[in-house]
Amino acid sequence: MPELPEVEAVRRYLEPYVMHQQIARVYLRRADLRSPFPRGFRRRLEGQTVDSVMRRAKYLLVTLSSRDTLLMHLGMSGSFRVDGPEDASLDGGDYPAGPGLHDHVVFRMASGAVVTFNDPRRFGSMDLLTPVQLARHPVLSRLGPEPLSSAFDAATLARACTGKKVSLKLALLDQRVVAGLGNIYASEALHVAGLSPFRRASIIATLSGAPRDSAVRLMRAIKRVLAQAIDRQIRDSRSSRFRVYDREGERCPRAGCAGIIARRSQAGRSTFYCPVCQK
DNA sequence: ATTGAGACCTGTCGGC
DNA sequence: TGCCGACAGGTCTCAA
Repeated sequence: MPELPEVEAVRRYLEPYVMHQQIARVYLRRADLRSPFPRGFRRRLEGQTVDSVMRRAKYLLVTLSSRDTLLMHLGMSGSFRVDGPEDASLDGGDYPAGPGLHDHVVFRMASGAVVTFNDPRRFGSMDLLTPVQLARHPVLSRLGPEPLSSAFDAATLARACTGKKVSLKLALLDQRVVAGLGNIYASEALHVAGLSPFRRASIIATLSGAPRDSAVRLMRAIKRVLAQAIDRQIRDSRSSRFRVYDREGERCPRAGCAGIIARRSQAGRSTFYCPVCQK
């Protein structure tokens, strides 16, 4: 489930359990996720205290007293759960009696809380970066603006789309354009903005330096869709339903629109949209 | 440089 | 019920 709102919800869930807490032990139940764990992963984590739990795009960043940063990505199917001290029967031995299927990494905090990373598809990743590695990270350093920050405005979005020949949908999936949207919220934002996913991204581009109406609408739609999704994640963790995503054949939710939600594939991924009100 | 296609891995769901 | 293929919310790499 992890696009920006879901990752943000995970961040807020984990924070109270790990912030200012010491990592007592780390259990690796395999040698890799999408890529191998870095050398000395466990040794460099055990004994450290967590200074902060941050999110950038779909990445979680846990900074440590050693100045290293634990960089984590949930991939498609990654999730965390925390079991309280009362559930933890980990004394001494290996983790634990009867770990769940796909429980790949377990952090036992000095408080007794047990933080477990589960990821059936193993598209997730964990890396441990020195400050220099963090500053020069090939992916992080190229990410576009955080969509909910003031740094993300219509002019920025328009500039990022200038000269782009890909469709709007694909542009929104490009993490260098804006960081944190995935397949669901790209469709959702385009519907709110009333823009067709198939138009060239360059229709958003600046017009003699000034952002166009469509850029303003899309920027606002992105912020609104993500903010509402985070809200929903926090309030009820029931998997939320969407305006267009996974609603092929249903009525368009826009007031006064009689369209039927359609689905088409773009770059091998499903796009959901209303052919009537998205121009 | 940009773009599209394929790969990574497992689980689930619909059709037969 | 059981098998089989298609598909799933994300990146990364490679070739055109």
